[in-house]
Amino acid sequence: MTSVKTPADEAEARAIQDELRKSVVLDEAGPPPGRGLVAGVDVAYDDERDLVAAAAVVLDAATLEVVEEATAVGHVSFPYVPGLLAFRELPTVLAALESLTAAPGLVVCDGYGLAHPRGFGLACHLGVVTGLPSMGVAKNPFTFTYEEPGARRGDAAALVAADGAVVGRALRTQDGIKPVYVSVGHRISLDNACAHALALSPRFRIPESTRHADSLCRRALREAS
DNA sequence: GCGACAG
DNA sequence: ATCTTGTCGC
Repeated sequence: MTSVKTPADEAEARAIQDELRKSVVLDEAGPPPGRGLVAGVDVAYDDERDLVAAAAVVLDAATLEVVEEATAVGHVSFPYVPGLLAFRELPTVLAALESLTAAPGLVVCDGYGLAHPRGFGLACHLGVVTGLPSMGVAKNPFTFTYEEPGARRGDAAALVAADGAVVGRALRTQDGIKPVYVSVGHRISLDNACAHALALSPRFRIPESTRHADSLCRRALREAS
């Protein structure tokens, strides 16, 4: 039974990140793309009712067919603070993940991993607390910069932090469409994470894993009592 | 010091 | 994240 402690304040949240960060494993290649099971996770909010709904969807990486779905609904326990997103999303996401029967070999998060102010984004946090290989695919460049990659699907460019460190990759998943921002979470290489992101996005900008999780958590939120 | 800033 | 229908196009 994994869990994420809800910090009393932002200072405590940062301290937790700095501590857990030591457990991130970056020297594993991770599961090869195109086979095995991959889970996508996402959350949706209802601020009016103070609810958060999470979804975990397991896909067959070879066919991208849905193997299993799970959802969880909880109360929002932490405000949105850039850099502290994990404390807002993970408690409910973990509940959804734990109710799965299938055991995914990789979890794809909607957000960042290593590309983070303290090098410990959502995907790293999820990876460390579950022990599973994890990666992040974000829709916006956050505070990072990059040279515009080539226009073709598969073209990529380094995602760079203010201090010049390469923290991920801007990856074009569809010809002529805005790239997504891939970063490593836990127990996977950046090359492999990008290969997965590409394999999971045969038709749309966003990986199928995230698309399925997104629609499922919205539905779960609507149907929540 | 202020603002910007994954979802 | 969220406010939001129909509509244009492959």
